[in-house]
This record gives sequence, structure tokens and C-alpha cells, in this order.
Amino acid sequence: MSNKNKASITELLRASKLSITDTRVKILELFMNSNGALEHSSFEKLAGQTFDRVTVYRTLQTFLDKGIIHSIPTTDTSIRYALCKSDCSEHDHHDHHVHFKCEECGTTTCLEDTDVPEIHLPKGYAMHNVDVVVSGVCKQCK
Amino acid sequence: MSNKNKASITELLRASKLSITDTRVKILELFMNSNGALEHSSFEKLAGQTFDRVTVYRTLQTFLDKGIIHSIPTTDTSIRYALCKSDCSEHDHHDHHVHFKCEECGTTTCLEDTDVPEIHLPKGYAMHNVDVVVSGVCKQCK
DNA sequence: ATACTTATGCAACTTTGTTGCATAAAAATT
DNA sequence: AATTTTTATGCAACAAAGTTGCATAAGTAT
Repeated sequence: MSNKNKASITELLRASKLSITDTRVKILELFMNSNGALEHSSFEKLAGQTFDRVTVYRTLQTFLDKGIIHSIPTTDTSIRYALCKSDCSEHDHHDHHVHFKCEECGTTTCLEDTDVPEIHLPKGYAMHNVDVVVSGVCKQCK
Repeated sequence: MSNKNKASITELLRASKLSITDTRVKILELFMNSNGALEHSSFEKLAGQTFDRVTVYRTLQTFLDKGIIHSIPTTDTSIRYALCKSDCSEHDHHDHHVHFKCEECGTTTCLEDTDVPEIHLPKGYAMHNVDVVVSGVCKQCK
């Protein structure tokens, strides 16, 4: 982890009015170092470091609330999380990209360049958020 | 539950080469009587009937395998299930409709008439399935 | 340096999901 | 229609995932 990233993590936390703690910094480092979305269990295993389960739950919830990370829907029981891009904020939070889950390697990635297409709902429905999850085989596994 | 539906449940099970048991019939009745998608916990509560947790898990898994129901991804821990339409089969199973989750009443419904738009993936990716989940406010709650 | 606020970790608990095995029920066979 | 074979169910015991309250530790403000 470069000093540049360390600094930007600190800034990110400060911008969200969160106090800068060890756990928060380390969890954000994990996000930045991994290319895919992380599920909850990843945080206890990784980095030779042990995090308390409770702390991880609370930290992720805080990050969600502040719009620092977003959750990606799955059809298994686990929820996956990924860092939000700059166009997310606490009160206006939506992902403008498609999520891709590889059936081979199991990783979920955000396809930043793939736009979420427009959806036309039936009359009477109000749309707040659209989640698109594509499953298939990724570049690396093909 | 009408006799007509009872008969069609029997047929459905027979067509999938599943033996016709009490539990299976009752769980399918629950699906047909509810307009929204069901999550696992619904099955133990509903209908004044108690189902063993293990049996419910195994029954839903069987239905999934046979393409009788499909699962709908969520960002909470629960998985939701809904009946498949006729164009699903055991080996070629995909939903051609959009799922809608209402933030007010919490129910998830299949918007049968809303097509899943075409998604253009970056080069090197193979697409098998697309899940679209829209959240917002439904007709009834608005 | 001290007071104040917030985050963390532990313990105990609840809920959710899994596995093996004996029994019960359904389907096939005679 | 009775018996055999196959399959589904329920129980028990367990494993994993998620939650809550509270004392302590660490961060922030004065």
C-alpha cells in the first residue's frame, strides 16, 4: 500500500466525518488492494490480521450508511461489497455500472464502463435504484 | 385453493419427475397464493402449518434444480424465490423479466411485462444470465 | 493533559443453514 | 392389493452467520 493511498483513505474517512481508526483504514486497504467485490467472511481471513466479527459488521454498515461502499445483490446468502466511485454520496447513492459474477473463479467485479440500461417500469411504479448482476465467465477464466 | 390449481400442481410435479408429496404441494400452493416472491422464513410461518426447516431447504433446492422456481438476488441476507413461467426448463433457465422490490411494503414481485434490456459486456466476457432488480415504491404503496 | 465522545472486543445469544440417520410415505413391481 | 424398492421427511446435533449489551480502549476536542 502506497503512501498516496494511505493518505486518500484518511481523506475519505475525514470527508465522511468518521474518526480514523485502525480497523477502518485496514478494511479500506483491503478494498483498494482487491480487484473484486468482497464478501463479509473475507475480512476476517485476509491480511494475516484478525478482525472481530462484530467490528467488521459495524464497520461495513457504517461505510454503507456513508456511501463509501455499496452492496451487490447475490442469489447465495452472502452479500458482497465494493468501493463506491466518486459520484456516490451519502444521500444520493446509486451505481451506474453493471456487476459481473464469474461462475468459474467466483469473483464479482464492477464493470465500470458498462452502463446500466434504461428500464421502463409499468405505470404507477417509482424507481429509486437499479441493480444489474450478470453471471457468466470472465476475461481471465476464458 | 381451487381444484384446478391443485390439479395443475400435481401435473407440474409429475412433469418434473418429482413424487407428489404433501410438503411439495403445500409449498407450491403458497407460491401460487402469494403475489410476491417468498423468502425462506415465510414457509415456516405461513398457513397455520409448520414445516420442518430442513424439509423446506431441501424442497426449495429441488424446485430450483428442476427449474420450477427461480431465486431473486437481494442485498440483504435472505434469498427470495418465485415461481418460474413456462419458458423455463431444467437446463435452460433464465428469467426474462425484471424484479421489483418495494421499499415501503418490502414485497418483491416479478414484472412479467418488463423485459430485461440487452447488456453489452466488454470483450472477453461470456454472459449466461442477467438479473435486474429495481427498488422503489410499488403501485399499491404510492 | 484532561474530559468527552466514539469505536472496539468480549460474552452470550439468536437466527440461519447443514449433515447423518432412522422412519415414513410414495412409486414401482409382482 | 400386497410387497419391495425408492425417495422424502423429521429429528438431533452441529456449524456458521448475524445481533445486542456492556466494559474498555482509542480517537477527538477542550
